[in-house]
Amino acid sequence: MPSRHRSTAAPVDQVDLSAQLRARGYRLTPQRQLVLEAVQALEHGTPDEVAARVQERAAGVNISTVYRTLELLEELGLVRHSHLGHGAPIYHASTVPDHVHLVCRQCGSIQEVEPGAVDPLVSKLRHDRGFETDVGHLTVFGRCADCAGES
Amino acid sequence: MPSRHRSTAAPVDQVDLSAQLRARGYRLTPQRQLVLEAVQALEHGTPDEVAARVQERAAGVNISTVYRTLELLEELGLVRHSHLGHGAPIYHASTVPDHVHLVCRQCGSIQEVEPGAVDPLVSKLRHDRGFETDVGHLTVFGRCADCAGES
DNA sequence: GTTGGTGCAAAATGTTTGCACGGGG
DNA sequence: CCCCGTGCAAACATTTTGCACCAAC
Repeated sequence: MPSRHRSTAAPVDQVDLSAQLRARGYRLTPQRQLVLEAVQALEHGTPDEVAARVQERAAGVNISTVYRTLELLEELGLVRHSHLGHGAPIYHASTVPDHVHLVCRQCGSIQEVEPGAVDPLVSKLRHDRGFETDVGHLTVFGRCADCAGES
Repeated sequence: MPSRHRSTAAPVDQVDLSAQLRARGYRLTPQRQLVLEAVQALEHGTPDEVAARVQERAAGVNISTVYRTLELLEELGLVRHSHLGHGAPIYHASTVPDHVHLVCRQCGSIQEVEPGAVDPLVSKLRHDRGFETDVGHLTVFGRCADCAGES
């Protein structure tokens, strides 16, 4: 898997997306490329935010297409989503495997933490309860250093 | 104390509710008693489920009253809510202080875990990031022992 | 040419709000 | 008697769905 750069441009390149789609009988469309690219560029985005970003480039893309595409990309394993606060689903590219989200209640900032931080918890839950934790969806609420320091 | 029916958790009795309300200039109403009682009895319930339970006893109670009352009770510190999957907010009585929720992706079951299980994580986040974790809202997704064993 | 994908509009959910009436204090 | 709390309906926000047309292959 040719993974290299991970900022602004296209980490999972179009070739890869095309192949992933074809393998399952789906078609490659500009909309799908744009949505994937938007998710990757945003790092964390709600469907609305993804749609907004996509529409910067292609005005006609409908929000329902974004929803359908996000669902498809998730099925393909190219994006994942978690739930941060209220009901807002947050999508992020799965180029970076699993990570835990830290969400600040006060300023709304989102940080990522390496999964290793929760290994003790995961082990304990497995041992005590036989519970297999899905680390990728774990979201921790609280207050970030900046906000905790202020008040 | 007038605890009746099958609620396992010790209810915040009506006298207490009345006092809590009065102290802030709010009034005691049957609806508020019923909503609090429903939250306690359900252990974990969405607004819909709370409303359904309330309406078993008092048919006329409107869903919007349930929303307003849940908000009020949360303000009083008598109930808390977290977000489990999608956008469904789950309310629970705060008679049991803080606890972590384990949600099974497969069967939807909800378990509670004592906060001590996450102490190492909380310490680590505080130390590494200066992040103050809100343990009460922490929700861990994964598969419970039953479901993990089956597949 | 097929068939799947998209845009559009409407429907389905879930939650909030404005308003007038009735009950709690 | 005052005015908070409620029921009701409508407004809202978000996500899903039905359908006809268009584009990918």
